[in-house]
Amino acid sequence: MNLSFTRTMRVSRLMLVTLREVPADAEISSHKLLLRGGYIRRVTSGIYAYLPLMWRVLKKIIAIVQEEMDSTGALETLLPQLQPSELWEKSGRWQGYTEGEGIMFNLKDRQKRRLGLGPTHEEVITSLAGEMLRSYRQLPITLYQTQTKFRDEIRPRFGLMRSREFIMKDAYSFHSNEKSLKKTYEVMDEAYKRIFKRCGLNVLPVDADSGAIGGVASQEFMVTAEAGEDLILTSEDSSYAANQEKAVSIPKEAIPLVNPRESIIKTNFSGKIEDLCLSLELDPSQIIKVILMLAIIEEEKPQPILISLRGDQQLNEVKLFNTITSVLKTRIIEISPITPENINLECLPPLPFGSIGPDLSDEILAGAKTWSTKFLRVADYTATNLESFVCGANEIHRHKVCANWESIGNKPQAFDIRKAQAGDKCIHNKNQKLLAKRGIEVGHIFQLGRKYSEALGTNFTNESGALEAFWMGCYGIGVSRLAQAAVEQNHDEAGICWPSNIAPFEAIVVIANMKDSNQLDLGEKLYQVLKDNKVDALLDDRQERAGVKFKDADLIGIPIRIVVGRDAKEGNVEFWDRSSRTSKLINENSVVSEVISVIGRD
RNA sequence: CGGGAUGUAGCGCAGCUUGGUAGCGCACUUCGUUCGGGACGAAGGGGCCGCAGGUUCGAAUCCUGUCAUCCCGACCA
Repeated sequence: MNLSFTRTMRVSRLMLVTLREVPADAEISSHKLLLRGGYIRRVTSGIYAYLPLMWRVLKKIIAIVQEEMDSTGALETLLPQLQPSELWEKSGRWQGYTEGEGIMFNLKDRQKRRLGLGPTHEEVITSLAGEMLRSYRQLPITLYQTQTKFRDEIRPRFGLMRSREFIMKDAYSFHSNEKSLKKTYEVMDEAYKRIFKRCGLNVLPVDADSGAIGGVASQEFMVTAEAGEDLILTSEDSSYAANQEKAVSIPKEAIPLVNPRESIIKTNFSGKIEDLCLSLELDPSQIIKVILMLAIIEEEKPQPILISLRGDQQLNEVKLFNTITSVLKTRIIEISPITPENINLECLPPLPFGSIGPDLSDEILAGAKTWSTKFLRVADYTATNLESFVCGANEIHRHKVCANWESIGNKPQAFDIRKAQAGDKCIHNKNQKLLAKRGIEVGHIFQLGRKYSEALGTNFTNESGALEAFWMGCYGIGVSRLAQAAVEQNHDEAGICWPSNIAPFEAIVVIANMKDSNQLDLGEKLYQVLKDNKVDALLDDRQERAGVKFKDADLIGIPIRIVVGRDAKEGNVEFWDRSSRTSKLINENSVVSEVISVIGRD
């Protein structure tokens, strides 16, 4: 990748094609602006061409990332995009990544060998490290690359935000012990904060689930923006921040149930908790709701799961997935709701959906064709902590009032599988409440531990001469996503307002009237002076009316605009700051110093 | 994959209900006027109406199939 820059460019030669109208398939501001500004073009679903302006932005981001990675002592490499299935079979991820909702593009070569188009590089790097790194003396090592990644997203959208082909910086560290891993993790955390700061982004680090990658600790870096796909919960004092997938909180107190007698009552239940509450004058926290899910497990029968939740709580499917994985100690491909349709396909009797209780008998699974015939029963703590509750009676339109766990059989095993909600009290401080924000994930750092090194059988010789699996960390930054997130966070009605460190050009000289020789000469002169002073400058030398040039400059978001216009004769020009939309008249002699003082140099 | 929608010029859209030789705005080309916030006038160029079948004397329009794209959910840098 050639990271050298042409410092200057004439707009007449830039292939600048801006759109006045918004393409119909763009939804969020950043996507619209990148299309309108001539930064990107869609080639097919989730796949974009980075046009010259965009490529300059990406190269600037990549350069910042490289500088900061290099400063931590990480080594840059470039790994293959085509990867053999064997490596992924060894790590146990081939099936999960290619079948079901798997996201790895995969193909067969002419020898009928299976290959995958890399969505990530843990397998390749770990096996390489196993070959290269034989002794603890060589450790720790961090390797990184900036690469195009491929993920066959279930639903590509929002331009570069969720695309099927994207640029990512990924780094992997190898250690002889956990302490060294934790140290590098901290170093990366700091480097990431510097990277995002230099890119001019407001980024919030949050606790995260480590998801498909696996591992112990992980942290995501979120660009806060309304258009973000993730829900983030933070405490009011900002001392706690987590992705909702991971967030923990103190649930609201349940309202005790007063009716003393246990009985079964007839309910005309629509299936909604609110309706049940209305008709029985209950609070949702007095109800136990039951959700049936099915876990598809690698090389085993699908496992039905019966989940009990307090009526006012929501199931956190990520926590559920992790819980079920640890309970069953197997690899789960996916967990999805049990529906009347798949009950039917299993040749099972219809279930009383809406009136299912935690004590639904395993007998109903007896005739299952392919499923396991016993429920795995789990509950959230909020459910098992209830003394007395209302729940389904396992018969249509029948509910049990004032049931308790003893009367309906034993308590299921309890876990934290509920969603923390905005408004909940924080664990670290009961006086703090959780606030909800939306965020775009631009970076993610993980302490992987020994998951991949053990799976792939890669090890080194430790101080005592014994073989040991590496401790590993991995660290990603979505470079192309970051560029778009920067736009999402820095724009106005008129267009993009690039942070100057990642703007395609730092300044644009606009000649208001190309037919005025004073303006033309001064414009050319200032352009040359900026170039000589190592400013990335554009010269708008098009035979267009001034208004068109101003609109375009605002749209493409160049941080500083120098307008050479009617005051050119006197050697005065307009200095316009894009983000504040303010201008002042300055003399040609102070242009360079003004520009440099605004863009800064780091 | 489930639910909803749309495919007509580079972009944004109308036309389809009620079949009759394809239209508007922007963009593009030429000329003239204009010239500091997406100018005006005149003249042009550009389309197998997503694709394939069918109905019909005749299909952008009706029918069937198919492909693609977008929106809502699961996925993630």
